[in-house]
Amino acid sequence: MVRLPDGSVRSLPGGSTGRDLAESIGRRLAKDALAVRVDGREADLSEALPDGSLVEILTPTSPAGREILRHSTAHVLAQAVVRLWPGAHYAIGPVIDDGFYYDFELPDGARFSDDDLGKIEAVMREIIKEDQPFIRSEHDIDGGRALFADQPFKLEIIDAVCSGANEVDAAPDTTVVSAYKNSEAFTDLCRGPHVPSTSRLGHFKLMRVAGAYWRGDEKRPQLQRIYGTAYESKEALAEHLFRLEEAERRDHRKLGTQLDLFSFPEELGSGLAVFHPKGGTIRRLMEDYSRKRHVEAGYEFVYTPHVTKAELFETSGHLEWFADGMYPPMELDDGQQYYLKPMNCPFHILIFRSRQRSYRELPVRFFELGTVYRYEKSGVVHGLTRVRGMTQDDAHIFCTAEQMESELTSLLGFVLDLLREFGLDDFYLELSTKPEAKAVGTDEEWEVATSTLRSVAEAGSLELVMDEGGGAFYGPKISVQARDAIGRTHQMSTIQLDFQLPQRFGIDYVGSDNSRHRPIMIHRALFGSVERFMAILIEHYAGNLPTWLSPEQVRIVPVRDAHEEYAYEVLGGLSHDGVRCSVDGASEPLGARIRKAKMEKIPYILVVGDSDVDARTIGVNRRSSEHPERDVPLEKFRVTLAAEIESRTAPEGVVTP
RNA sequence: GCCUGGAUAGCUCAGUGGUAGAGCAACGCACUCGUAAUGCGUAGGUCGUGGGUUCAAUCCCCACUCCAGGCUCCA
Repeated sequence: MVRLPDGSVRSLPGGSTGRDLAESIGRRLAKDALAVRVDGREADLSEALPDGSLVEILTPTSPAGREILRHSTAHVLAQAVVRLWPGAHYAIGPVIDDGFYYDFELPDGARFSDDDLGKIEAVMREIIKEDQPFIRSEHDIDGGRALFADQPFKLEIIDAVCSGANEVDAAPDTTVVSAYKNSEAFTDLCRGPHVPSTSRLGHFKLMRVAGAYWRGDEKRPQLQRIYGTAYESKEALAEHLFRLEEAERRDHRKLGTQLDLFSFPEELGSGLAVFHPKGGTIRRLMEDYSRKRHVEAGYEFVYTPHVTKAELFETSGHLEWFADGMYPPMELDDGQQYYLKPMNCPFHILIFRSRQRSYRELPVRFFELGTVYRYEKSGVVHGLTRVRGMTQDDAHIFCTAEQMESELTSLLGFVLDLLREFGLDDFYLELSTKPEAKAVGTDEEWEVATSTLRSVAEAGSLELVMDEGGGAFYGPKISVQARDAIGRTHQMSTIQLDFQLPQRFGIDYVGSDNSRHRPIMIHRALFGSVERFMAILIEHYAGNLPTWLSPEQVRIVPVRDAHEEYAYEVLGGLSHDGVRCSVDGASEPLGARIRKAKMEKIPYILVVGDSDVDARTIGVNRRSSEHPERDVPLEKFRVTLAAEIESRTAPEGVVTP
């Protein structure tokens, strides 16, 4: 007798399996069933069900069912590789978001190339056609070792299981390991469960080949990883591939070229961007608005140089921890070492320390759009999101211990508010705690800092997730994570508490008790870097920036030469209002000029012809619309456009993308 | 930094051991057209850089630069 999730109870003969249960419920379910969940534990359909257990039948459309499909497909991938490269070692093949991967080491140092993916897929389809069963077996540790005697990575996993470390893809207890046999040629160490046979699979695609260190450790051998994805149906797979294409269409690097926003001249070096006039306009608007809001929020603006003597970063500790990530020093003036600055904080501390501070002036808030240079490893630079030269909208707040909590609270509000103004509105918070490997300060200081951040984070209504060990070396941080229009999350603003740098630099203020106290420092970047934030906005809006951020807001298109004079009159009025606009004269057919403006993603195209000249009207073609509006009074358009710019919305409305 | 690919006209891409081609863009001329591509013509490339092999290299080999996707990293 077993219980079902809907509360009903079913009687089955003793020793009945999940498959028997599914068949007893219905043919359709028996056909769809992949595995079962017995009292919360996933198991094969062939496993006998204990009397009285709660049994849920897993089908391909459930998240758990998809994972089983993907995991089983990963086994098929491994078998295909072994078939093509006899003697290949296979390591681990877990399920990941949207797919799976499997890591291999090929015999004789062979490497996969992209062309191999097609060949491997073909063999995988053969294996699926062969309708191979997944046959589970359980072994004691020695038995397991014997079974995988020629698979060094599997042996290592068994050893890890033995020693109690619960490794990826390993069985959860320490005395028994399980394996799944597909054919005489292929057995894999695996916890399971799996689909009953390979014929249940088929809607998959191998995506790419990549190198990956064994167990993610740079010092261990690098294996060859094949990424793939699998779905329950052709349609679901196609939909996934379409989503990937959508992300590609939004790629800021592609749009950056198409819309003439920025480029990365090879002459400058990796990760160093130049902003073209249109990209420069977007950037200026972002920065100007940020400045305006910072003035309102009580920040004072400071400026600091791009190079400095080594001493500053010795004091701050950056050279000790991050020398690898800094550009190498320049030797000047009799051996004096100068570094390009990787951080703004030590400079702001010097400004704080430049004179004696009183408790009356705290909190002090210094803001700088500070350009920093970081020597990112060559493999990590990526468009505008990971560069070697970037501008942080950086601020450092110096306050008393008593002010800390309220300052953090208002800061978090400020940050979220500003992000919303830029059109991001789906957030959650992440609290990053002390990194075990590299950290300064006492446990007690970390504890106080972390619990303060936690209480601030929990005071709001946003979801809070923990990121253990993810803090900076000098203190814990809250980061704001934003979901974009296609559901991806980006780490946006970070707010870091720091008890260390004030100590290292020995800064203090005079308190009401006439004695010296050490201020607490809050580091905070809101955009993170202007470059990266711009990239995220471009992708969030798919290039269709809200009107206030669009480099060109209005394109005026006269139908014939005869309407050009009126077109320039319209231009004059809009320019007077501060609108960024231009006229595209009648040297090409109207349709071609409309198309050109649409491709440039300009929010408004105004077409002016005979009737408009007479009536002082315009034809309004909104960016997102297929249907232009005729005979709109010019003055009316000016008013609504001004309102739209003022409210930082888009022709598409408030919720833009 | 490591692995796998890649770099040909402004952009997207084809191509070959005998010094290169398309579409779009640009420019010129004609067209004056009320909402997503008018026609004709012209110009444009040391085939990423530097070495090597060869009678001959854009093509084969080596190194470097830059790009892409991963791994590692991200103050």
